[in-house]
Amino acid sequence: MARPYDFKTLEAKWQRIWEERRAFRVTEDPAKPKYYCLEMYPYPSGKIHMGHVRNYSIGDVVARYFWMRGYNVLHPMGWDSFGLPAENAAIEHGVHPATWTTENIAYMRKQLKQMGLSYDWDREITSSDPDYYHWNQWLFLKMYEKGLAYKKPAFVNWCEVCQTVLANEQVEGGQCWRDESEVIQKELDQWFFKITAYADELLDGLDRLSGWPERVKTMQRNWIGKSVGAEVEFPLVGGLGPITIFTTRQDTLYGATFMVLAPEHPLALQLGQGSPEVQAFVERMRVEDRIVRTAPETEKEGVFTGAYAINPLTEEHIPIWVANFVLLEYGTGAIMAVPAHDQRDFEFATRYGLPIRVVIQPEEQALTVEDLEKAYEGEGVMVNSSSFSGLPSAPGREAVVLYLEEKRIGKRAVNYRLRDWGISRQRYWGTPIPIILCERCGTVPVPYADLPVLLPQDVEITMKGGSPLTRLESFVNVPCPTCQGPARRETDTMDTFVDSSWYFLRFCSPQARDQALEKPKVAYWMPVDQYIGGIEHAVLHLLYARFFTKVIRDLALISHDEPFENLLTQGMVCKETSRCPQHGYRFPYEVDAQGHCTECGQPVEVGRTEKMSKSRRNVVDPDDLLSRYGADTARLFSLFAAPPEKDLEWSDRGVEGAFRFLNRVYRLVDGWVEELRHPAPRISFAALTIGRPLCQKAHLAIKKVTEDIDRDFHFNTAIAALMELVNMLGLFELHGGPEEEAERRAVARFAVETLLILLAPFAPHLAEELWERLGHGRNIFEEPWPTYDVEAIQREELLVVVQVNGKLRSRISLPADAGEEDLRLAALQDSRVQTWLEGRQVKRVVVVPKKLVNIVTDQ
RNA sequence: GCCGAAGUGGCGGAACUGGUAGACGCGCAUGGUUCAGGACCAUGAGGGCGUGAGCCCGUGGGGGUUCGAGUCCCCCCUUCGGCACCA
Repeated sequence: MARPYDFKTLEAKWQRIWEERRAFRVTEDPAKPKYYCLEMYPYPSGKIHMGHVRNYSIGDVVARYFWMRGYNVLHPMGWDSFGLPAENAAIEHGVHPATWTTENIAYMRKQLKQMGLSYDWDREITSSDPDYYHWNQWLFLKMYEKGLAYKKPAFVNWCEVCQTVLANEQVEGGQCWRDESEVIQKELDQWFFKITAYADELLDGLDRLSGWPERVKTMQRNWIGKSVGAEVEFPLVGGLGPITIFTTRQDTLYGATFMVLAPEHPLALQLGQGSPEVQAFVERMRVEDRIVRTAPETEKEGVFTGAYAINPLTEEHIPIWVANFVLLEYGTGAIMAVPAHDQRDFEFATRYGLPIRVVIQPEEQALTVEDLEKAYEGEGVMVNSSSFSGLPSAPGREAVVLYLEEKRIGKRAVNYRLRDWGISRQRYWGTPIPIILCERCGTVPVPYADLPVLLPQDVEITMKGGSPLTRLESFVNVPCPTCQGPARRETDTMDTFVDSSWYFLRFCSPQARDQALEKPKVAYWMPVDQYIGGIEHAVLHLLYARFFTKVIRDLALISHDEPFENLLTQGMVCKETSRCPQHGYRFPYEVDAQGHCTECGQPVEVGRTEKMSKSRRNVVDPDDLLSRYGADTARLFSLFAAPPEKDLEWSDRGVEGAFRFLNRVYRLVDGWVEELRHPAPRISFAALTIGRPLCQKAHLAIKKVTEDIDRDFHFNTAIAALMELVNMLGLFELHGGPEEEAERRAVARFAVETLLILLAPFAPHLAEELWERLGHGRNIFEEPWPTYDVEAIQREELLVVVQVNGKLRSRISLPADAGEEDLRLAALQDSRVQTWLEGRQVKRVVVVPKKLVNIVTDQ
């Protein structure tokens, strides 16, 4: 009686064996090539979701594949365990964040182990553990010493819901990236990391990241937003000044007919001193929400200060205005306005009746001020520009900047959209910033010997604003390390993106007690060969991690410039949604068999396919999946349904299909175990008769699976090749005439063993089990990855396509060694082709060796 | 508005450098097995026309290059993602 595919027992068995044997533990081995495979570590929110299942399935195939290819594979996992949800849980359920986090980690670790992932669990790290965040603080102090961490009052993005500050990167369209509530602006003393000091390197480094998706690099380039131009000084009429402006279009300088200052610009109030209008405007802008003010929909408005500046090239007196659309943070907070060639300036000039002057002529048409309906922002030839007239824009810019530098009234300048990274968070569950504020000594870093500054456990977490740390006297009050006088601790904690900016380095020496990194180990493993995670981190995490890598390199702890050699951004996991007109999104169990809402009986509309989320009620719980079908099915389906970088559409039937496939493999191999247990003598391919097609198929599968993994991890087509092999195995008769018996067994055994080895990275439990039942003593992933026999995949008969005038008309079979002339003749003689050639003249015959013949005729 | 990606059967998706469009899976149909259902096994299938051999059409739409285009070039449409007063 055949044993059923009992995935539960079988998967538990192999997970136990891997754990007992510490099968995936690795150490540095100079004799082997290394491979560092890393998936983005998760936030321990409670349970894993399908995005994790997909992410980690992809990573596990990569790790196991390279393992079998003979690499020394580092494949670690950890927990991004600081962060707001832990505090929210504390507020809602009265659980301490530490307890909540620890419990979640325990549950999720169990889930990951149930998936059979090949992690070296000895390297597990937890970012909320003092052993980890100690080194956040250490790195902070190192950066403080180098001036890369500093404090300044700043307008910050403030989320009322989270009661904290958000980095620019965490604000999406004026809303909090986490809860989508409106973000307001607030001025606070904040800690910053000087990421702008590395702006150029972060930008240039992208060019060398050939293993990164182009769109991620584009997003980072846009985010850094480098603009090359000039700073120009405009003297003030009456001797004050000058006002310095930044422009990328110094070729339009002769068209600058007024200037505009940001309302926060110190000169704004100064110049408008006598004008209540200016005072009122500046005051109004100060209180107006900055996100509203800088929204593109907001109309441009401003006031004249009453003061004039001198255009340094035309020497004209031009009025100075203050307006809402100029930002203090970008450039110098002041602009020269060229209404003819800048749309914003054009709109402003039109509204307030300011002069417009054309100084760039495009090639196609002639611009005149009279019929200018919008600014011409393109390139052209400089006109009305004194001796520069006649120069095209690009050399014109160069000529103007040279002139400005010569006259010492301007210079080349570069500006970035990128701002320094604000890392202060007014929250509890994060790394304490290791700073002490002393009235006498000012800002004093905590001495290295006193690290880590432990996050106190005995806090009261309530809904009230601000961090509970500020109310904890035992934490706040501390003697100043310099003068021993009374001082207070910094109560801000660090943005959790700090944790994830270097965790991949810590994985190389996770247990280092007295240092952040063990240099030789990091040197052996880094950089990460393959990093895998969601596209949502294209800018945030991936930019910060690159920044940290460069900082740590400059601390001489590592020697490489970029952390992630190859990046795979996996697509989202999506599923169709169901909506009731009255009750909104419905879970599948809230819809009856007839497609009606269980609540009100109205027909439910099957909505579009969207990213899985609880709010859309289209989620699938990995626990259900694992208990119904097992890990191998869950993995196989998420790998088979789509290539990894594309969105995956969840399909319950597709899961069934994956499960059926594994059942089929199981039945097939298990049914043959007795006959195949004892290895038959290997028969050379050339000597094969009845087993030839199957043997060839196995070799083709090796080729296809290997190439598909090597070429961008296209696991879906690799799995398809395995299915083809299984289909052929299913038709193969193990028993035939007595003289063939040996060959049949030998070929069947070869095909089955090949199948199991190729299947091992995808469905490791099943592969291990069947491998063992075939009589093998060691783990299947200790087997070398097979190579195919070039001889075996050669076909002896070729199917050649024959076209007449590009249309398929016949197929002919020819021996593989047929030459071009043979193909030509055979095609022309083919009876079906002949009927098409009747009454026509053959003009040309195109022959593609081994593939195709195209006969071109005169009509 | 700017930048990027993608549009292929009833569905998810194949087709590497131009050379048999639709591999593989799902769903569907027919048959086998079964008391029956499920499961399993086999076979079939892009659409249209034809009794048939076969013919015509077919990769979002329109043009082009080529002996030959899903693939290359130009224009357009749709969807998704990113950025968006950045001087």
